[in-house]
Amino acid sequence: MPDEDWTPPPVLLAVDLVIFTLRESALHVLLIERGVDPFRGSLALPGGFLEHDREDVLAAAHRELREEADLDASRLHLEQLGAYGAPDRDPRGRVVSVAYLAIAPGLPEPLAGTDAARASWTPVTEILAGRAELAFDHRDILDDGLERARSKLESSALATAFCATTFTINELQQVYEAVWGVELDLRNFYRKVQAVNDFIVPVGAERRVGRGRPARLFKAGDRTTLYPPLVRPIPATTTKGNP
Amino acid sequence: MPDEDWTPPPVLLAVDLVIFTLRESALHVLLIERGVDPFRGSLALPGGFLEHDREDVLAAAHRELREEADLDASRLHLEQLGAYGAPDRDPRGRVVSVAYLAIAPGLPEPLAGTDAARASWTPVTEILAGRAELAFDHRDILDDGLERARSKLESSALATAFCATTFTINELQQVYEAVWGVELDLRNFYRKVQAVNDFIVPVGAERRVGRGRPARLFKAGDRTTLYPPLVRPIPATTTKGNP
DNA sequence: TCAAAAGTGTTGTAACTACACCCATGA
DNA sequence: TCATGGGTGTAGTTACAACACTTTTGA
Repeated sequence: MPDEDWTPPPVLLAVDLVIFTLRESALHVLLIERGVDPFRGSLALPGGFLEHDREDVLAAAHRELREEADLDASRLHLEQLGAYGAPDRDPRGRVVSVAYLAIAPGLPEPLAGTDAARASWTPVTEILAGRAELAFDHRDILDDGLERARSKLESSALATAFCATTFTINELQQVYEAVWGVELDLRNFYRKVQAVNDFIVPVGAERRVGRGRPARLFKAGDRTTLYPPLVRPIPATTTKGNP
Repeated sequence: MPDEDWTPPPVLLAVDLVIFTLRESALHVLLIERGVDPFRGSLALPGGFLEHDREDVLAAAHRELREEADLDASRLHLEQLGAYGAPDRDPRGRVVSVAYLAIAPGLPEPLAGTDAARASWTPVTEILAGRAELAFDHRDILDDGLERARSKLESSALATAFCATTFTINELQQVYEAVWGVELDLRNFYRKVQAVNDFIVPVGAERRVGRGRPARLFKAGDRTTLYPPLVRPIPATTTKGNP
């Protein structure tokens, strides 16, 4: 045990962001190409160090979100994933990172001309398939973020954070299918989401795209927790109680 | 944005532990009485600073578990809750804490004579009722730990971590009742837990206590995730979809 | 032989899966 | 008028809450 006038060793604190969005019905994560060592040229999650001694960690996440992704706090979900503190995770020295999960509605363009033009949306399947290597322990952080998103779709209204202010039920279903990586029966999905009071509320208008019957538009309701939950079929890491 | 030769501000990193156990069918948390300022004399979660520059954060949690609670890593559940990084959470300066949730089987005695004799098991209901104040933001951390434990009982085999190597179904039920703060129908509980393959496996022996039919003894099985989950009745923060 | 604790059976219901079917629109 | 996407109806099944009932023990 440390003695009386011992002082604890300081560490550097970073914030990393797993920012998910839906583009062309597929789950994408925002990655940057690193311009400096270590891992220069590699892909990494956006993030950075705490800026000054009194900066709140959550505030730092919001700041990075603005600087690196040009994303505003409004209409955006942000929650902490956890701290990553292995001693050798950063070759520059002792850096502990607090990771955040952010969910954004599909943006019109991949943010050119901003401070962070080197950022780009990457399909998550690319990384899962091992076709892209990530710097540091960012692959672990991404995996944790994906699992968190998957599990929160079951029991919370998180899915609406992927959508614009108004959306169709089909668009909402595409969120579930992209994040869970499964196909859902659209007819059962329609009733299930509408059966949960205040999950989505009809906005009165309709949207017509090409042929086919126009779809009703909805907006997110007040409900944040879904009960009963929408359980994903055949969860990846679990099997049925009695096989 | 910081310029080229700017260096990030260092912070002090602490580890705090929410250690739950069951004593006399009630959920208890390990608290210490602080011997030094700030908050001298107040109750606080056990924890401490990172000991040296290269210490792994998880390893620090294990070390504190040993030093402050005399608990070994074997037969003990330990998982990270998250980082707590508000700038004013510690009056001594910038301290970011990584909190861990630990679950221990009921210990014989509250650990006298050890390095951490000032530690004592406190009923969680005492703190929830506001009859005990906690130092720093430890009340928030405790709340988060309790919610995590509650939710993990639903979908994982965490409950067995509260029990000794062998246990009766009734003892397991008491875990659920104490953590969730509800009463369960023992007859339905019996079948539900036994229906999940490899959640608990019979060990052959029985236990007899006073009068009444002896109970079969079980041990924890290999299964870690429960599917379908054991959902808690009337979750505190949620209501039914259609009221 | 009775109280107490352990454990089983049964019934009604909620919520789901699977799939047949109907509706509204543009080409 | 037909292909296309939006939406409803219904039957069989699973999981579960509620509660009556049987079993095994100590006093």
